Amino acid sequence: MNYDFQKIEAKWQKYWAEKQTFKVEKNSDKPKFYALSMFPYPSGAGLHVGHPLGYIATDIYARYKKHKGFNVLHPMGYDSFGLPAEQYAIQTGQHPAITTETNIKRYREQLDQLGFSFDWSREVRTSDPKYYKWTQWVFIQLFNSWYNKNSDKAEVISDLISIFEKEGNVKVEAACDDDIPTFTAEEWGNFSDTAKQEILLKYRLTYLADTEVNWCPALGTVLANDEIVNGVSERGGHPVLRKKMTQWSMRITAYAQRLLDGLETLDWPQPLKDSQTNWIGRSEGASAIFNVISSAVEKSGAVEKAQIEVFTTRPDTIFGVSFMTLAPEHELVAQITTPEQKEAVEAYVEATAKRSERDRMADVKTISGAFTGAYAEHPFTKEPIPIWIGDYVLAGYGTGAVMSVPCGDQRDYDFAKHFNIPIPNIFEGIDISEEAFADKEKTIIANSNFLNGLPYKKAVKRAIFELEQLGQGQGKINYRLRDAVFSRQRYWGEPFPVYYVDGMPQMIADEHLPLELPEVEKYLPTETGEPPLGNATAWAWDTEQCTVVNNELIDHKTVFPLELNTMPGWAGSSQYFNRYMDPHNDEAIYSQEAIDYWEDVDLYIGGSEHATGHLLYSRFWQKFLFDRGIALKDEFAKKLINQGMITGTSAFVHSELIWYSYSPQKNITKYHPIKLPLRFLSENTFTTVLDRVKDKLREKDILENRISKLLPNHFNQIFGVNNSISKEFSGLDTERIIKKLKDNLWFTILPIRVDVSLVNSSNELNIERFIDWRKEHQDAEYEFEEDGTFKVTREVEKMSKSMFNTVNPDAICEEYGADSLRLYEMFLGPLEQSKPWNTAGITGVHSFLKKLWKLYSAIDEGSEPSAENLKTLHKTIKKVEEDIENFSFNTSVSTFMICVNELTAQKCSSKAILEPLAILVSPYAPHIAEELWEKLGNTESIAEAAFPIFEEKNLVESSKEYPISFNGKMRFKLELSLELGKEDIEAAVMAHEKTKSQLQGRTPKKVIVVPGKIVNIVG
RNA sequence: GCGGGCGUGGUGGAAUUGGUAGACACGCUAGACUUAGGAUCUAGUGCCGCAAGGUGUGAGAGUUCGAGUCUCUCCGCCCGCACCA
Repeated sequence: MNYDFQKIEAKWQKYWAEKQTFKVEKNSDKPKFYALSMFPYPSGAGLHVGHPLGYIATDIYARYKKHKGFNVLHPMGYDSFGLPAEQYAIQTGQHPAITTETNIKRYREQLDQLGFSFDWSREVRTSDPKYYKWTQWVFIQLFNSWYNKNSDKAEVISDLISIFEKEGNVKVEAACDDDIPTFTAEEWGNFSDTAKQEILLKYRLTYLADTEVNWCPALGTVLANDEIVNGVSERGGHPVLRKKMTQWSMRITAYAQRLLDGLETLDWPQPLKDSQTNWIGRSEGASAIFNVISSAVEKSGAVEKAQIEVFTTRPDTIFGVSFMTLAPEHELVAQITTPEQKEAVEAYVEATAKRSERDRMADVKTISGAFTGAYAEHPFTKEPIPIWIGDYVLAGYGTGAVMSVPCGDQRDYDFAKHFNIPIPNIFEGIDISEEAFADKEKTIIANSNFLNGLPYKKAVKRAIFELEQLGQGQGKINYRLRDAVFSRQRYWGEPFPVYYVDGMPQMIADEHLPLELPEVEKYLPTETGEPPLGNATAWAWDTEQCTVVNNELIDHKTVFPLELNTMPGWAGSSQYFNRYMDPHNDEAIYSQEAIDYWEDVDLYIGGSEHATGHLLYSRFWQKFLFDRGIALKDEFAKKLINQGMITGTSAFVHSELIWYSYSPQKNITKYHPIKLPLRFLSENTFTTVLDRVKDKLREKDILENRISKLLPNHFNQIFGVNNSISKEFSGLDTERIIKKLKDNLWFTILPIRVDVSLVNSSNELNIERFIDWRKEHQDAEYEFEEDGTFKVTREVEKMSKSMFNTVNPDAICEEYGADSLRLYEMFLGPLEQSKPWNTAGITGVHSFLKKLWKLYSAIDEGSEPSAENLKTLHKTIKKVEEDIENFSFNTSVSTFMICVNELTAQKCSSKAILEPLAILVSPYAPHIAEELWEKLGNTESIAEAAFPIFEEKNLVESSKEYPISFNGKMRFKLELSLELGKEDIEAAVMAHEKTKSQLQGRTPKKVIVVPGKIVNIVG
């Protein structure tokens, strides 16, 4: 009987679903194991072969653990709120819920087809009101909490209120806004209710504040720092501006140190930990306060009192300060600027504000700034120090102001040189005429009063001590991490359970949760600029106590406005792993029994792109839930693995030289291609033409691999080609690109992407289908290869729909089956490594499965396994077990192949061998394993079978084929008994014919014998 | 610039952690069976060489009886962060 994988796979998928083989309950005597894959956003494009890689790995491990006797929780769900469904809704009017439902259905079909051991009874969807009820609930808990720095944990806000009532806020040490005035218990009592709420808001772990945010006009929403890549939005690549807005924020900074410390306890990949460490960005130093002194002209009281606080990691260089620099956005700028400098400063501030984040990032080299006319007093020398503004100082880091030490910091040095500011030298024996000196280890301080002669570390300590004596500074630890903006001006997200009374936010009572997302006519902002929820006329939320009408909440008599922003994408994913433990609980986020039993995730597999997003926010929420006694562990996942990306092999055709030139007379953004009929070059001719023009191109300072990436936007407009943006050019604004292009005539070979499904494995293009797909190329001429084919060129890139290089798992399941796909994805290479997809290789694992199938065609119940059979089986058990424990799934697949090849050669038909082998294979290729298991006469699912036990005795050998090396190089092999001792081995080797011919009469200096391993003769 | 990772055949990748480099596959070559082959089977396949043999893990040095593996220097590639004071 043939291996009819389609029939077999359908049969067992149905069986698992009907029998609920992988449904798991917490009531169990077995030890628990929680295996989790990152849940997907159900995009319209469906799964490509890169997506299941991590799921397959988790599934293998989960199935293995089940065989090993664990009670395995292996759930799956959907991160179903998000931008694409909303963008689609804006374009088509289709409700995101409908799009999402359709996509989920498609995802589910594709996932089912791959035979995963998910417990689907525990599915969660972040956009399901039953689920986001608890996202809203966590938000409320955060609102009702503050961070006590003394106990170093989050505590309920009512405790803080009691403290205020008893003793005011003088003794309170909290992670909070730094502009809170001190008050006594009596003063607190006298505050109005609104004033109290305003103060409390500054302590809460989620708070409403005017924040400088990343505003993305194209998306019409704000973005978090991790949602911006290279100065543009992660989704869509749109420009991002800085803007002040009233937004909800999450006080993640309160947890900066604990998030850092916690990393040490986690078995997570080092690169991921490093990027979190980097993102948190702890640096030790000091804060110092410089008093602003009056300018020569104006002496107003306000200016006299002004102070500038700076953060520095080099307090030891404080005597090297020759100026100060403020970020242009710094709040003191307007206050301290003198009338003479007003014009220049305002012009500079305005010019900086206009520049996009991306321009500013790209343009690091240009030095710019303005003098405010004001001076600050040096804390020690009392000398006046000029105060400048410059955009090399970032408003968002530290205090937005620096003490500039040009001799010790290259940026300060460059700034000082540019504006002719003195550069005093405070380093002993160092020449600073060319550049600043920043080597801490070699630092000896000079010209610095009490710091003279001290090395770096001692000087830092002393400087901090002296600053403290003056009351003008102290040691300080600064973090790069910012509080996370939590409001999005979007429709398709969790509504905030918030309404406003006298402008102050109030939480909707728990019993009214969830506050469901209302229907809207349009998914765009309202005409008055409110978020899309402003369009809602009826909220699907009514209770006896209150009702919602026209975005306002009415309780009996009063009308209150509702919060119209929604939560960001990461809200729903920050606690889902806990919710899986008890997903249908309506009374609580999860029951105490559930969290007591499942505790935390034992194995979490997912992509490394979530390093500073999901994985950081989730750790933050988990620590918060832990502080409040809701979670059991303060880290949610013990072990984490980042599966590597499966890259695609993009295909290109190349059209010959397209000429175009810049025309100064016309609109500056237009380029004029000199139109030629497109001539498509096949692989070989492409290379030839490329060679021909290479020198020419070099003259113009372009390398061939960059050609395609020049001016991506213009290529898009002119040729309709989708190009990735090159690093070299992405930073430049249009003006600069034009400057570069001026007076140049440009030409190139234009690469055009081809859908990989139009190309066969020999890189031959199906021209008919290509023209059918891209009608605009129907008149093109083709330069064929000598054999009459037209070949594309290939390049390995990220697998993505926009690059037309995705490979769909459905077609592969159809042709080879899910077991083949699973095995092949594992066989490709190490899990963590990124590797290119190449469908051709799948025949290898597929024929392995056929051989495996054949091996079970004649099962002999009674036949005793031979020693050889047992040896093959047990070395396989040993290796596969080790491999799974080490997540080295690729080598297991090889091991299976070797095992089946050997057993086939041995003509093994013994049930005692074939039965355990089926169990070994089952985590990898579960469908065929179930079928073979049934053929062996079993009636229960193989998933319930115990993993075979390795027995060393089957591997014991009596002899060894010793490699005989001369000077470390293996020359021949010699079979010798393992019972022989060193002397016997040496004697046997020395007596050997080949030894003599190798030595050619010389006497060896030394003979190394390692019994059971190797013989090395040194001559 | 800072931090991390990597470099092995035509390709994906193995290598028991210092002990036979290239397992297992893909591809390729030859042959068998076949109406046919993108099916199946057999043999071969790092490079040079007819062979004996030599040589070989980015380059160079070092430690060692022995190095893909450890140490140092250099080169190249990839990823993350990036004016972070």
